[in-house]
Amino acid sequence: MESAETTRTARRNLSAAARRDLLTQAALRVMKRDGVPAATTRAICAEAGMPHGAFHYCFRSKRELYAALLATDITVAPNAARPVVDPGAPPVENLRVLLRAHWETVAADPDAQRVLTDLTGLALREPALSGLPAREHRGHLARIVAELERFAAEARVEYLRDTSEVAEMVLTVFSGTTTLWLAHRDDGAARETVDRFAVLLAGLVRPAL
Amino acid sequence: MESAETTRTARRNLSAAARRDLLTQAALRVMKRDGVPAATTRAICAEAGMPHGAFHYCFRSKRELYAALLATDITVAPNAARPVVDPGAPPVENLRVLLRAHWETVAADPDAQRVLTDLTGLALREPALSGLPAREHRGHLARIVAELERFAAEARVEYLRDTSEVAEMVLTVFSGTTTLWLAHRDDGAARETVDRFAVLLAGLVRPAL
DNA sequence: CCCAGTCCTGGCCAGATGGCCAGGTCGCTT
DNA sequence: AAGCGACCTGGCCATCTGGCCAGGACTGGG
Repeated sequence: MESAETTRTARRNLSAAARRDLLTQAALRVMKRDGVPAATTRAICAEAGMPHGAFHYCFRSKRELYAALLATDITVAPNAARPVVDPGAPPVENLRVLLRAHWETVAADPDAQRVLTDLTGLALREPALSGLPAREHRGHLARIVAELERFAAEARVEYLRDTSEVAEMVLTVFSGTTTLWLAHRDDGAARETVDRFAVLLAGLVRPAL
Repeated sequence: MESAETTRTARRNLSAAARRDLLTQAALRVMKRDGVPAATTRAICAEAGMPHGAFHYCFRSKRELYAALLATDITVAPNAARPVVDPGAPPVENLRVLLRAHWETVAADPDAQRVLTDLTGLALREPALSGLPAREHRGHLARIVAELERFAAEARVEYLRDTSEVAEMVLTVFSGTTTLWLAHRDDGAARETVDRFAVLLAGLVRPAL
């Protein structure tokens, strides 16, 4: 049991900040496993191996926990999965590989997507947190833009539209595919959809001069 | 006050089924206005102008209310907004008009989308309801397929791919756009995204022989 | 050794929630 | 009128929630 080990290791002599961190991570684990509504202060503390009292020693309120959670990147971005680009291959194929790779990292942790969605909805009702989802959105967009530009350089292509426009479209495709996937849970269909959009989006690419 | 009027009108002599219906509608109203978590049995009954006891007279449990809610179409489909198709105009433009019209009906009631999203997530955790989101998805798909076929006939075009494939892509675009819109709340950006995809999807269309 | 400051905890609280039920009311048949 | 079955209700309950706090435990500096 990792939690038990963690408990024993970190039981005492922890700074309040460190505990805050532990609790934040524990909250995310509970939310992924049992859903956002199940992440009560008690459940979170139990997951972190702390007594209930510890929660309000580290956080003024539960809202503060939500804020801390949305401030961290919930969706881990394993950029390690950099797809290999072959300048000789047609752009369509390269784009397909790129989108597929990105999709795999998204689909690898669908529960994180669910949590992010729920948390976003929750934050939108809380005036103090209502700005965070937009921030998260811009972050994703920036990451995709960077990836698209790297791709363009390596595959020796350029985009017919502004890169940010293409990125917005890519994000839209991923968001939509994720939503639908959560409903039907059909991995194959999701992959096919991504592939089809790759073909379509290839229309926005041409060999660099 | 409409609720008071409703109350007075429908106060007594109602069949259990009618009350079920009233409560279901009231629940949807509360969820749209205050969020799904705020839709407690008490809040729902208050919205419907009924005493709390009425709830468990009509529903065995709250889960049954969720089921009833997901069984009905949450997203009202005002098919009245049939866009005018001009066979003379280029398919791209016709497709753009079609998607825009559809998008407007979606974006007209964003709270319904939020509720649907949250409810879907909730249902996925409940084994008894886990099938409903997929059902909902198939329903949407079917509606889009029908619309696409009508469009093809009126605009005298045909699709290069299976209509269901095109529909899945359209649904993906709408889902994604909705999700992103919920985060950034930028009407213009959403519309532009839809327009851009219309151009892209026009690549899957050719004049009918 | 002591002391001050931080860390830490179990227990308590008020409020809300889903669910249940004894008993009242109403309209319809006989 | 009498009864009967469906309709309806207010109040009660166990449980759980976020939040609070008095006081114990530990550590490092003097």
